[in-house]
Amino acid sequence: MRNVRTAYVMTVSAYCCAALGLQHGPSHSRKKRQPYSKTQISSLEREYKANNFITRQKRENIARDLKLSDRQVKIWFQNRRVKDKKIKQREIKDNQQHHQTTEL
Amino acid sequence: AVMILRSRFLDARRKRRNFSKQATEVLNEYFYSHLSNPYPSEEAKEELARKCTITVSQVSNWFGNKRIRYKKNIGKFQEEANLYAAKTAQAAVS
DNA sequence: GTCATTTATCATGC
DNA sequence: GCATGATAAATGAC
Repeated sequence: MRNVRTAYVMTVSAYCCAALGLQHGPSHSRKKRQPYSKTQISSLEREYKANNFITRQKRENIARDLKLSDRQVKIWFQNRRVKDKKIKQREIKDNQQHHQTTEL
Repeated sequence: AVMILRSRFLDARRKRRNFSKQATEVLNEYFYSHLSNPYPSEEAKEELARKCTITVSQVSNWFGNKRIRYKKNIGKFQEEANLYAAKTAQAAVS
């Protein structure tokens, strides 16, 4: 029942891209993706390693140091946690695969 | 020495392999027969993954890429679209 | 907060 | 050289 959400999304975003069945198009000037620099990534990773969740205070400091917005830092941590989850579930799958091919 | 020290998420992007022709066939069949709503449910993704011998994440990636690239240049995919439309039409008759 | 997405970018295949 | 699959920012529903 995880698709109730998608079904609702489709009815809401029927304003644009309605002819195609495509979800929330460029509603109103989406911010262009800005790849972060090595320096920025390093700092973010270092802080993430310390703790996966960031406090508002630390977030403001990091944003100021890295010339990023508060929101960008917040989103980075959210995406980073998702990435962590994907890495873990892929490791699990790789292990299952390995045991299937090596044993018996 | 440049040493591309990119910690690249376990390097899945580097050992990328194209999907088999049959897998692409299955994915395209679904995409073009659901063009009005090309968003497979979680269950549908799992079945597609099983048929194609790929992961659910790979199915999601494929549909994400397909949707955006189709939308960006519908003309380029017109021929492909007609091909699969005819294919599903024939399947419906038989 | 999670999570399914969109979009641009990256790395590779051929 | 583009096609293709995977990842990195960014959005929005919930």
